Amino acid sequence: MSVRILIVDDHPLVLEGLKSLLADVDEVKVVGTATNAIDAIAFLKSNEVDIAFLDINLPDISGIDLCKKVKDQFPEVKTLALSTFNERAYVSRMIQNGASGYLIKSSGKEDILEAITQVQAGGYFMNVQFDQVTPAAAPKTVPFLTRREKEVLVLIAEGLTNPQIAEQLFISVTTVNSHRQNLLIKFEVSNTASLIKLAAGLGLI
Amino acid sequence: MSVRILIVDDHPLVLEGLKSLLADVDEVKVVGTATNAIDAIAFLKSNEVDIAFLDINLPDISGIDLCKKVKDQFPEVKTLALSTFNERAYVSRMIQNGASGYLIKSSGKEDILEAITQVQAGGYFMNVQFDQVTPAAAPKTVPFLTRREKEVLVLIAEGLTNPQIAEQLFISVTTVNSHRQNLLIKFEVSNTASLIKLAAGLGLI
DNA sequence: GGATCAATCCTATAAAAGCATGATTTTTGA
DNA sequence: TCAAAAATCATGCTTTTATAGGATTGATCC
Repeated sequence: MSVRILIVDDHPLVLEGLKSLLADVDEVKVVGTATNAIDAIAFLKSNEVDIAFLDINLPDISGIDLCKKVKDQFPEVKTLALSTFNERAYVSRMIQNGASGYLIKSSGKEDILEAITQVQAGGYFMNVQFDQVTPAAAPKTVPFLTRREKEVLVLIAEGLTNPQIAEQLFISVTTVNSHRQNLLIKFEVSNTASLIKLAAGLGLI
Repeated sequence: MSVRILIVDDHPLVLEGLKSLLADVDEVKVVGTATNAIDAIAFLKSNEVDIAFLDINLPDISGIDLCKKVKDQFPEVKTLALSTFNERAYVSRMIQNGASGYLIKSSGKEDILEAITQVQAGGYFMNVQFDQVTPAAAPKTVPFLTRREKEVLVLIAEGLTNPQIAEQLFISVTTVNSHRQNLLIKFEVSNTASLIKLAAGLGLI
């Protein structure tokens, strides 16, 4: 029996690319695709899937959160993270959330098949080389940010001041300030400059 | 006659995806693919191509530089930049280097065909929505910075305050502040957050 | 030698951000 | 359903930035 694959990625190119690459492989069958988390979950409810390829960046929720949801609701489904980047922080968070592996999108056909084989056999696969010389400044992991904190972070990066952010989000300035202080604490920095530099380096803004 | 396409991208998935998406379109023919700039140039030397899709991120040289080379050596070839991101800075640099358009990889089939049609007709295509509410920010090019301004910029990004920078550089706080204000003016921003975000985006820090 | 520009310094004010501390309500997950 | 976490708001104070308006010294380039 062939391995049943679900691909979740909002890039049509990637969907098509994977399908195309896997089309002529007998042992593998792409049984479904989804471009967002909602559709992915819905598909899993009514279909049997062995391995789900999850893009890290999805329109509704992050692949990291989706991974957690999938493992919670469908523990028998194995998950494989897909990303354009070599992001050490993402890798560890996906693994923490139960992923069986991590595949960068620049992987070749061999890598992809190898990953499927490994994961299907219950093992792990990871072809990430951490080539970028990660400077000492970067924290080990991306701090966990709440929804509101992410929103505030983005607005700070856009150059809005606390009063402007407060107006935008319909909350008080002191609340904005609270979120801001929490961001500083979570990133372990002491001012906006370092915060934005780190966040930018992690691709958060 | 169909439009002859060359795709240059180091992601096999994207190559396959584009080929697959364009396979059943009569007006378009993917005549070649390359995963690096050298191969791309070599291919152009011995083949006729109407439009070259260029990935922004290539292993050897950047798509931006490749775009320039292609336009220099093969002015009749139209180029279309491909990127995962909505990066305003990249867009303008590609256009400056002669690109006829810019396509984000999350584009659907319709967008891609529309781009090909537009570009082949001699027009421009750009499906980048600068969805982030980027107010007046983002200068077209990297502003010219003096030696001292660069030093100060780096120290700001490291999280030092004006007094700390002054101490580090053996100058007065007011001087540091002057440089800082000049940085804000040159980057056309109004606070540190935007400054660092832009500088990070341009690879300055 | 005059113009330009970088780099240096100054005063002064207003605005924003950082820091501490604490509290209430809502949401969420086990 | 109960506890934890998130989101909300507040007060008071200090430090840092932002803005405006200069001024002086060198170096560099025609």
